[in-house]
Amino acid sequence: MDRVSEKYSEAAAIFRLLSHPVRLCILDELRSGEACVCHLQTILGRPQAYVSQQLRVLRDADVVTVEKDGLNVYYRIADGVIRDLLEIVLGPAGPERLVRNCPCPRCASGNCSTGELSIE
Amino acid sequence: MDRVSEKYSEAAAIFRLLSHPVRLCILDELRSGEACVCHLQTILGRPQAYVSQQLRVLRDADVVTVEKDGLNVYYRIADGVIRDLLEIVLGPAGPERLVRNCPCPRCASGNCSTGELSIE
DNA sequence: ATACTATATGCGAATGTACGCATATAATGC
DNA sequence: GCATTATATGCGTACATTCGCATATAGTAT
Repeated sequence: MDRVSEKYSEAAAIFRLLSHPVRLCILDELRSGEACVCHLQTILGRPQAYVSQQLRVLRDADVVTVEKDGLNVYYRIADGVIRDLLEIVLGPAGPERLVRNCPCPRCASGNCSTGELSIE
Repeated sequence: MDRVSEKYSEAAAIFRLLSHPVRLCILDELRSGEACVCHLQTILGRPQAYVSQQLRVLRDADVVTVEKDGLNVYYRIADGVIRDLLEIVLGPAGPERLVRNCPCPRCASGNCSTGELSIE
């Protein structure tokens, strides 16, 4: 019964990571590609420190990978299981989101000046 | 952004339900069929009141259905989404489990006296 | 009614989580 | 070196969860 309950604890830990709206929103965003912190910060409308804290939770659990590029840090979903779980409860991944007033290279550079997407 | 965050909150609530080892074990057991409280109690090795409390959480969230039969109360998984999520993290559903020293009709009546299954 | 069994509920203490704020680090440019 | 930008960390308080224990309810039998 030891290995069994350990199995449930590990599974519960995965679900616990996803049991938070902000973390879910972050992961949902990452489904459509990598994102830097400022991008997530803009989408979530939350203070940077707060976003970083949630990202740390995801990092510590190895469900996201980190890649530094100069000042920016890009996050990605590391685990296929997470994608599968998200697909069940959130449906298929949406298109890449570009955000007005987001200073990150991805949004700032040309792409976003198509001006079709924004946060209300 | 209102409907969006509501969507994430609802999804988070589902994951929250599954973010607990005991509730996971209960649901995993229910995957292979209905079970009464005493059956779950025996499998979990936890006090009855505690098992009932966790079942209440699942009931309140409508992920299990309840059917009374005399003194016994039988629980079942109500939601297909839950099954899908469990399958991803726990793998396919195991066979029906019968338990020694479990007083419930399902275990007590003949089936369990084959004596091949038990809790260590 | 009484007693017994299966299940449910209420309450409280310990523990954990969320999230705000201040501050630290790291990379870049001057 | 200093200033600026992007990100990370530490800490404290408010709030939520966990889980034990006592007790309540409901069904059955005598």
